[in-house]
Amino acid sequence: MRRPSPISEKEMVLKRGSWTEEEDKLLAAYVKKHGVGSWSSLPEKAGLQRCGKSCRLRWMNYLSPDIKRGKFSLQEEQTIIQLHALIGNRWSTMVAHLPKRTDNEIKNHWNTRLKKRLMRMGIDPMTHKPRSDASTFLCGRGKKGSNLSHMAQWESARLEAEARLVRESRSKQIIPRLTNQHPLTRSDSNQLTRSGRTECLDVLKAWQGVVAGMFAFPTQDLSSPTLTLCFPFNGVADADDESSAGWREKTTMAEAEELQDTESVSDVDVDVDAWLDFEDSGVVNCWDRVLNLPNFSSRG
DNA sequence: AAGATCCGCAACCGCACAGTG
DNA sequence: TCACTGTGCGGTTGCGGATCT
Repeated sequence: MRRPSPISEKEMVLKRGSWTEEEDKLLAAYVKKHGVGSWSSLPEKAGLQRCGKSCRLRWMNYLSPDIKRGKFSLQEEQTIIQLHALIGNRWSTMVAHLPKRTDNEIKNHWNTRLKKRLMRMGIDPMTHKPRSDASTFLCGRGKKGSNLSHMAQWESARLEAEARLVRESRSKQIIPRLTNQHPLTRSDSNQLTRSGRTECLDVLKAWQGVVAGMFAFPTQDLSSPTLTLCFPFNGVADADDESSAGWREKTTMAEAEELQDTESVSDVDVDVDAWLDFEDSGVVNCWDRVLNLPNFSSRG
């Protein structure tokens, strides 16, 4: 795809540009046999005229069996938008919440589709605020606004911590990664515990109680390592679709309060006003509107 | 049918950071 | 502490296919 740029003398022998089928086979065969290890020495061992970086990228973004290719689902798109609102362009962090998707794929999908879709809806894709009114949502409403901003910061930190742990667990579980099973769904959670996962979750669990009200988690097991944002409708949702309506109802503050009553989050001071502001800001409804649009391609 | 334009996505680049000696 | 190396991340590029004129 991309035209190779001028190469240094050192790199003179290295091939660039699109990968051939033959190269893919060589790389896949090597990784299947030896696992991912030292990328810098891999090309030579695998008989590839590529730099290690290029091999790593090709494996991570294309050849790995952990990758789900194809169209993004409605849930995935909504997850991306919500995560972007919270943490910005931290694609690698988002990966932890979009199993089998790569950071590159998420980034591309955001840049080519979701960003444009939001802009067409009059939403600033960077701030996730309506472009005509910069005073709402995260930053601009005095106490309530700052509360939510503070909440977003905490959630951002949590997401990053989780993503880091996913990465760590992946790097320590080279062989399991070659299977189709997501590392964090494995029953053997020792790696996670050793890498500090449990400790991290203890600290952050309380915050999840608040966030659970914003995003409908699949279960109330808030410490689940497979935690993902979940929306109970599938396929192309219709604006009047009952399941979509159901989701909206379930993600009201009532549910957050319900969760607050559960043992795991009982000591959380859920900020009802902040949540209501969140809903009032129209962002939730905007997401529905954006995602319910049929194939919003600007082409045509 | 053919040229122009648009758009998606694979791949590259530069930088930051962690590990090591 | 510093230099070096390896790895990971986010931004950017440009090819090639789809669509438009």
